[in-house]
Amino acid sequence: MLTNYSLVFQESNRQKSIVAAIKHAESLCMAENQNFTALRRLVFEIIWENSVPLGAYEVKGILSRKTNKSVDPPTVYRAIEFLMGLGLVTKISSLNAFIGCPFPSSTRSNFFMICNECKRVAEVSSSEIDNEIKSIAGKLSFASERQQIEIFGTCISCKTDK
Amino acid sequence: MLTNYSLVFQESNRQKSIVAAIKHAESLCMAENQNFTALRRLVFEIIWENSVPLGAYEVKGILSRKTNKSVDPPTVYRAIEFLMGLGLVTKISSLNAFIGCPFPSSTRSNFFMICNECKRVAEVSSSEIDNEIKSIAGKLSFASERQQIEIFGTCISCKTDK
DNA sequence: TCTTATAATGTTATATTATAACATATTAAT
DNA sequence: ATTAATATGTTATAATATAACATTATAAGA
Ligand SMILES: [Zn+2]
Ligand SMILES: [Zn+2]
Ligand SMILES: [Zn+2]
Ligand SMILES: [Zn+2]
Repeated sequence: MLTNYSLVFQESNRQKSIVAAIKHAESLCMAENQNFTALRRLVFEIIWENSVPLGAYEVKGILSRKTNKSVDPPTVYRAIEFLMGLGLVTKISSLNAFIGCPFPSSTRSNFFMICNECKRVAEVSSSEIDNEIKSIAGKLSFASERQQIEIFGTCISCKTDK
Repeated sequence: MLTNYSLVFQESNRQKSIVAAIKHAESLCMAENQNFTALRRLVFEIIWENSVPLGAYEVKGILSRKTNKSVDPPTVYRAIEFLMGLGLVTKISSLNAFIGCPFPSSTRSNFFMICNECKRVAEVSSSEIDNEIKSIAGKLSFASERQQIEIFGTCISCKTDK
């Protein structure tokens, strides 16, 4: 089980992981012959700096403030699309919002635990669930390609806060 | 494993199941002291008649044609919200579209297999996956409440069609 | 180095999805 | 009948996302 749960829900200092994430993004782009431009890097950082998924227009606002100029939607959506293509960012469909992927090179399922209270999202990668899905798909002759699993509930810190 | 897979991906005559679904919706509303009004019934039928999830504005269009009068968005969204509240209809978040739930009284997970080719959606309810999710959530002290699992791929009929 | 091709970004306009707020009508309860 | 509750009608607008085309930056070939 691969998880960034403690990072998201318990640790305070995320800075280290962000630096590592940027390094990883850079080398991934290098390897894929893709350009990690200033704009893409900025959007990556904005999304990564938040443990809460951001909507595209929130990213737009932050980007605008950071660069001191107005930003139009396509600018943001294109950068996000690029980052999603590399698996560096994932969309949480039920929130229309985007979150950094902590282990983009994993081929396993995206599996998000979303706290209804604090809105933070942790990603878990479970081979057991993966295998179970494959098994069911196999029985039904469904060729699965991609899956998105969103679990809503209450995280440990919000539970104990009450 | 509860599934409407063969219904969705293989059978041709869905009429029988729709009639049963309406019966079920009626008695559920009765039990919950909710009003299964003409409008709600129409929206329910429209969504149920399709094995493909419909967007709210598609429902709006069909509803408008069926009733020969113009329909405004809130009308549709309110009916859908009502049906979702009873578990009769589910939103496929990644498609912004709605589909009838074949076993609304099941307390288990929604688990959708979405064919990228024909867009049809089958629902599977697996206690194995449910338990695995509960187990992981337990380990992480995450109190899960609701989950949405969307598997994208190719269904058997689209696979053999090629 | 100049030219050309490719990739990335800027810009304007618009499409799509969803909700807020308030008015009216229908139904149920007193 | 009157009141309260529920449901629907209506208008306006918010929020999310993309299409289409112009411009700029970067890389590759001559
Ligand atoms: Zn991921
Ligand atoms: Zn929380
Ligand atoms: Zn269901
Ligand atoms: Zn298919």
